[in-house]
Amino acid sequence: MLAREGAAGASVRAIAAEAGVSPGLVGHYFEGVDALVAATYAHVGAQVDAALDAALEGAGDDPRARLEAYLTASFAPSIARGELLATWVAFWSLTASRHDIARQHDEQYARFRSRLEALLGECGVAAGRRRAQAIALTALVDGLWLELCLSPAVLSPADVARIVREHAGLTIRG
Amino acid sequence: MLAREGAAGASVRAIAAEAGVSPGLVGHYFEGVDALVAATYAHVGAQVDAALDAALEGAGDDPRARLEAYLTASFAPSIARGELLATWVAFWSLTASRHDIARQHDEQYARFRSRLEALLGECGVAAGRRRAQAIALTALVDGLWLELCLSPAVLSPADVARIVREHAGLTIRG
DNA sequence: GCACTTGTTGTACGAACGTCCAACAAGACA
DNA sequence: TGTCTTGTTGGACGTTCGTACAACAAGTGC
Repeated sequence: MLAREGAAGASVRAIAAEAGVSPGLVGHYFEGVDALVAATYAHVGAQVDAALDAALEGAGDDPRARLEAYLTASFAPSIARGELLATWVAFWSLTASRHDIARQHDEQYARFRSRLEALLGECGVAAGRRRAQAIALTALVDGLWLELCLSPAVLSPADVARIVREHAGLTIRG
Repeated sequence: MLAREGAAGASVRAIAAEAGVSPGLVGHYFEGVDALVAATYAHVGAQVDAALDAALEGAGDDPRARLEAYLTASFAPSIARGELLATWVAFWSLTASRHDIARQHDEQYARFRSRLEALLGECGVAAGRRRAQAIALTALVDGLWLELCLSPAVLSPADVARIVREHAGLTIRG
């Protein structure tokens, strides 16, 4: 519902109707609609983490290949769906007023950046430079995510993966 | 109101109360709350454009300096305010269901990217490579914007400007 | 002074919201 | 079979939403 109707359309009634249950059932399983939204965020975040881990799992041993696999996994069809990106945007819009959502976001990003720093270390990047590079690559991936979601006509997933791979190379060499 | 309360809190009544006028006046000047939101987007977008143009104006003649000025202007105090970033996130969350907002976003980004391509051309980047590099730098700026807004504790505006400058250099040389 | 446009108010209305709760369905255990 | 827990329903309640509208203030041209 968040993806299809935006944050405004994700009401208890609409969610219950979509799920084929009564509105009251939402209140039975979640302590209010806020808790449902937070749980949804956690669920989607875990799905993304799992997909990125799986990409790393199947990337072999070459450090550079592992880094590229982790970065480009964010643009795999299962992750780069406009549906999922719209969901994240809806979450971002909630961080201003919902501190628990903001905290979940911080944790999600800290996890991604931390992994990235480790992968950069495997690629021989000096310890003192890993953090800044991880921040930059995370921002690049997020920005490309955004443009894929908001302006799909402008660039293709393949373009995006190529750009990320290229910049990862520049970053490591630079 | 979008920045402080999120999209959910920007109701006609709240906006009117904030402005010190009656709720009915909003309907008098705007054809419904949707038109007000679209007008706000246009207003904020124009402010950002003006600030970026001003940065370009005062950057002198050196192509590289002009590029860096344009890119880092997005992180100037007047633009990188958490308030403004939260407003943009609220707009992004509306693009899923509001086609006019989505169109306004496309135009805003096309403008930014087009300027960037011209500046990259001034820096000697080959015509065939400008578009991809402009997309990458736009994504980098957006991603860093996002992190500044959502996790201000993680990185400072100065860090962000340095990262962008560094990547612009890598991009041009690479 | 008087009609007339313009700006603004406050309220009324119907719809949708989140939450709550009495009631019903149905399997579990004695 | 009878009670008890669990799952689920559907509607009631009070609130807030966007919008519409009659009414009031205030300038403007004649």
